[in-house]
Amino acid sequence: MAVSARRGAPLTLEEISSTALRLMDEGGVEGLSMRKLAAELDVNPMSLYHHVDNKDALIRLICSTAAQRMELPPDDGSPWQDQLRALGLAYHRNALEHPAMWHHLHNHPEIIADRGLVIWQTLYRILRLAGVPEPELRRTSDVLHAFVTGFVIAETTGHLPAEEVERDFDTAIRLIIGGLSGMSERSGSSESPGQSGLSG
Amino acid sequence: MAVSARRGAPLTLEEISSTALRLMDEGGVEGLSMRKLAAELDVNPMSLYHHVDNKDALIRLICSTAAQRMELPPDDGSPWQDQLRALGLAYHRNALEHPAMWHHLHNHPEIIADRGLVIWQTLYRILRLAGVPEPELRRTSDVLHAFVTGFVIAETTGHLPAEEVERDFDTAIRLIIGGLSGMSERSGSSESPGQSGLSG
DNA sequence: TCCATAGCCATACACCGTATGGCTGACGCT
DNA sequence: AGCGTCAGCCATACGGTGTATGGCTATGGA
Repeated sequence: MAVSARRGAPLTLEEISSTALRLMDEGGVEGLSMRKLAAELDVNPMSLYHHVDNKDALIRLICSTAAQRMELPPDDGSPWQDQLRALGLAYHRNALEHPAMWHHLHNHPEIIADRGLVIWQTLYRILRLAGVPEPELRRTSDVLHAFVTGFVIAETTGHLPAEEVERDFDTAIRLIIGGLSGMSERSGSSESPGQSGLSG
Repeated sequence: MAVSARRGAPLTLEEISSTALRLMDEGGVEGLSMRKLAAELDVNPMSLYHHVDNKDALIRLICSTAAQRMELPPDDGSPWQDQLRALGLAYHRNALEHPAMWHHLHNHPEIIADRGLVIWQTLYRILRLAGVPEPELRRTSDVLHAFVTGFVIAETTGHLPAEEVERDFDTAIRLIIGGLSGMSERSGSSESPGQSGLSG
């Protein structure tokens, strides 16, 4: 009904959000404006508002769909350390594709707060394997997620020297793995003086 | 020379940057605009540009001075675990005071890239205590910093449930401490199957 | 005395998100 | 066939943004 004069077919949410994501990938958050997006779609800026509440909702849409479509490593029965590393790498790969989106996701974690999402379920599964007790799952996964996104953003903003990123990532993963091991293996070990045990 | 008609004294960088920081604290990054800042200082917007190159430079100024003035725990000879915790708490406290600034700092780490800054020197000192070998200092500190800022932003953006933040922080610190212990104590220990050792 | 200049400001431009309201044409119903 | 409803689109306008340009004025040094 009343299709654009300049276009054949009506707009679709899919079309809008994928073009928006592309703009974000190309020019960061500032690269995405309703006007530029409309121009890219050969449409009047205000037409977008028939499909999306506002710019914020649009970005939320982009992020959540991208998060849901993210490719995650399956449960292949390998040790939790390997699986955690694989998950980290998946994060990493995705972040390199859509740095600006991750950026936003990190600043607005409520977008992926739903614990039913695959990313959380995957992380939970691995943490269970690592021996993290059930009541600590939420807390530990939050902390890990904060760590990883923090690292990944530091990388994509160009802080970490490019040629060392791989080893930096390795250091990060080893640190996490070591930390998790210490947390679950705690029990009469001669761990470290001053701090010991898990529950505060 | 030619002082503002509406003001007695000429503007100072100090005055500009502190008011700007306040605006940021109160209203986030969007709360700070050259026009609002000028209004707050009872001055024409364009007057600011006689003291600051542009908005970006202004924010950079805010961040770097705030980072340099940050109160850090002194070397009191206590075990590195305690000192690391104290440093984390200092970060934490500062971030709660200036969340938007930290936010920006996290996205633009180059602002505090200078390894001569107190924060880095302090972190280096603690990491040396923890047994991190010299050539790994840069890498490890970067990763840790990314972790901590990542965590702190997750908290200040309201992701982590407020009443549990303290325990979440504890989990984070313990994880890091555990990870560092594992990395430096590595040598013939029965650490974990699959992954072991430090260098990749 | 004269002038360079520091400090300030008025105006203007291009951009932004979006409120408002109106047009058009496809559809369901009588 | 006539009608109303409504999805889809668009033109206009408002208030906000950062900042380029150029001009004013009072002060310090020569």
